[in-house]
Amino acid sequence: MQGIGALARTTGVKVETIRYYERIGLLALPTRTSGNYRIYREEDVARLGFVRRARTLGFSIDQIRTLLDLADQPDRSCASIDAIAKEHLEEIDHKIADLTSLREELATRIDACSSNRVAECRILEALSPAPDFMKSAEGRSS
Amino acid sequence: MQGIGALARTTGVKVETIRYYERIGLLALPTRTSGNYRIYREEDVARLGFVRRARTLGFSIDQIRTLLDLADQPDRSCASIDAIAKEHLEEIDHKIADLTSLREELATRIDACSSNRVAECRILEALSPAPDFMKSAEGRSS
DNA sequence: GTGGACCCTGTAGTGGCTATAGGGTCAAGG
DNA sequence: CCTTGACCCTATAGCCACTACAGGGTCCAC
Repeated sequence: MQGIGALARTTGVKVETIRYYERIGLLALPTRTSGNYRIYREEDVARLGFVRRARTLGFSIDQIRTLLDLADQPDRSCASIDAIAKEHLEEIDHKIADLTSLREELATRIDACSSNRVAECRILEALSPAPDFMKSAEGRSS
Repeated sequence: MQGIGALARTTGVKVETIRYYERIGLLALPTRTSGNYRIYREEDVARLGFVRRARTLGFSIDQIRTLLDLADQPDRSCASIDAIAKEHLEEIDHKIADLTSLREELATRIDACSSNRVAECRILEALSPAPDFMKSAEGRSS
């Protein structure tokens, strides 16, 4: 039995974010005091903790919504949960791969550039479209 | 000399995005035809190509704005450009590290779970706050 | 002169929050 | 009993980097 501020401190989720989660239907509507303050029970603490942890692991709000629905049906097979987690793992692997190749490209450019004048900067060159690109565009222009 | 649609095809940037870039001041205001259509020159093609490439490499709009400003001063040292690129590289390394540790955690959970009932699902357990967390909260509740 | 491809502006929506304005509630201290 | 200040409330707007309308205008070929 605690107010929204205490819940925020307990879970490490900001007050505004808790209200936001409630608004989008991720958290149940809590009971209210006579003065219209929200009051939360341990159940709510656990649920918000779950949401927070899942967000930290990068699950989307929609994925979490589904996970919460599934968690409420303890007798089902957890295959769907497994599927969501695996899907998410693939997304993460994809992102890592993208970032890694991007990193390599950028690192190469930075090594090639060592405090010259802007006019000869290899980084800017790397960002500019290839000369071919422009020449072919010029060639094509009527 | 081409319209916005042609520019979009040439650079692979959507028409709406080009107009957006113009609106936020990333692209110069193009000249217009008598019928108020935008017309672009090779210069504009190159600039948009630069923006697109930088975005693909994950630079923020603000970083690109700065890069474009710097590119317009060919006699300066390219130290600032180097700095932006290095800063961005660090961000990328950070993201890769975060995603990698996250990946490991998730992968462990998935391995531990093999089509049981939801009630025993290791993935859900991993997402739930630790029992300690709840017990201590119960203990403290007055 | 008409059909359809192209273009225009302005506004609202996305996700996942965060921040502000402008108030109300409540318990402790004077 | 009254004030102070911490806490809470709603509603709305802003962030990033777009994307997607709605509701029109332009242009060119047939």
